[in-house]
Amino acid sequence: MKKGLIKAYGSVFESQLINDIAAVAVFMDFAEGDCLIEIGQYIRQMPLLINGAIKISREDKVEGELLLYFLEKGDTCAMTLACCLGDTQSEIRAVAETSGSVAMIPIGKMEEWLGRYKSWRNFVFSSYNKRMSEMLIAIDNLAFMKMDERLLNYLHEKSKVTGSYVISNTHQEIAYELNTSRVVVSRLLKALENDGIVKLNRNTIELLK
Amino acid sequence: MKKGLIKAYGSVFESQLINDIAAVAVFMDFAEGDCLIEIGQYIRQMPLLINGAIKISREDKVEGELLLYFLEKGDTCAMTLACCLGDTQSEIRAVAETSGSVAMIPIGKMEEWLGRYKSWRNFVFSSYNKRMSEMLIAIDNLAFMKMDERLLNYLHEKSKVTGSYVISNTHQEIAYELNTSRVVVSRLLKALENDGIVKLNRNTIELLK
DNA sequence: GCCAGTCAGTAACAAAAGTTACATAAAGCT
DNA sequence: AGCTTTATGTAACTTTTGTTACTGACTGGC
Repeated sequence: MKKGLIKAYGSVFESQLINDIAAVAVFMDFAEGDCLIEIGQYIRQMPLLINGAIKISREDKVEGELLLYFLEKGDTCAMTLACCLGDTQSEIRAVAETSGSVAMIPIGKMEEWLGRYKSWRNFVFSSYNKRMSEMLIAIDNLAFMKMDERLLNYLHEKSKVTGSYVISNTHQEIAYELNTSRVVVSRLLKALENDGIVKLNRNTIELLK
Repeated sequence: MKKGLIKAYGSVFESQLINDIAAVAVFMDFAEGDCLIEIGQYIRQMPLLINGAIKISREDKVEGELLLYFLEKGDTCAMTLACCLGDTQSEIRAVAETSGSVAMIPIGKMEEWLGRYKSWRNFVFSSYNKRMSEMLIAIDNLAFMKMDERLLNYLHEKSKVTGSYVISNTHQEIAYELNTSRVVVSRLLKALENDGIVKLNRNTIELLK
């Protein structure tokens, strides 16, 4: 347990803080596809991601969905911070993209450490900043890019997060995450294949360059 | 000077902190249209908005622009916080929507207060949270709404910020902020007028309901 | 092997948004 | 008044995206 903590956070936190974390944290494993946070849920603990990847997405009132960004090792969810500190409901959904594990910190401790450890403060703020930047990127994608570019970005992101050039998703799943329709995704993917950028198979898409 | 500070922030900060702020803050007036922060600029001071409204927008590499949200009395710019604390360049542009004034806080002080005042910590975090929510709203607008809805939202936002049902903008200006073209804005506005929702005049748009 | 369910390809069409081009109207200037 | 600039209206057309409908191909269970 503590080993993973050190591996993921040893370079950001002083050892005293690592000890404090290890003392109070509840470690939790999750499997691919697990829904970790649902929209509207109250959050009373702050998760530190030890390993694995988590997908953060937003939902429309009606039925649309949109991928915002991925969390990886060493990340925490700033949205969760927001909920913890503000005691409000979650505005996003978190689903495990791969299996992995988190350390859950009681909210009282996280506030206490804000006063005590500068490294903790820095971590919390840099998390916010990182998330803010990712949201800006999401906004740029939506505002300034067409669907074909968004799709290609999506494939690259996915490839980075899973560590593989082979993306194991159906066109329908991709369509959900980009908030478009399956037919559009198929169409654009076919165009990418014709351009020699991807190779399509049933259930998988291989990034060629 | 201090009066405005108390009026805008008296209910959030204890009087000791207000005094500290008054002691070190540099007060600054700005006029409508002033560009307060440009993209890429480094920021060494944290602005507390005393009164007026500030428009925060994002720019594409090529030539697009997009309104993100407005700041009003009692707000600070979380993006600025991010820049100060992370010592990075601004990712957004801030332009005065109305005339107004700000108190500029040296970055050293703002960090010092983070350790000392809980009310300051709460303020900083709730600013982040507020901004995060506004970004989510911006994302929802882009991802889930069509241009006619976005336009109507824009008009309502603008009306709220300026405190008037008459919006003094040309169609071209609106097109910039929504990252679309003037013709599209004119077309949609005309449709809104036909539906009895607005009244169009040269340089102004009147919201009827 | 047969069947049901899932996945992808494609055509044909509709809607939304973007583009080009031009006309007219208002405002400002001399 | 006459001229120029700016703002808006509108038509015609293109591109992008979304929708519906149908096809065949693959997969897993029996």
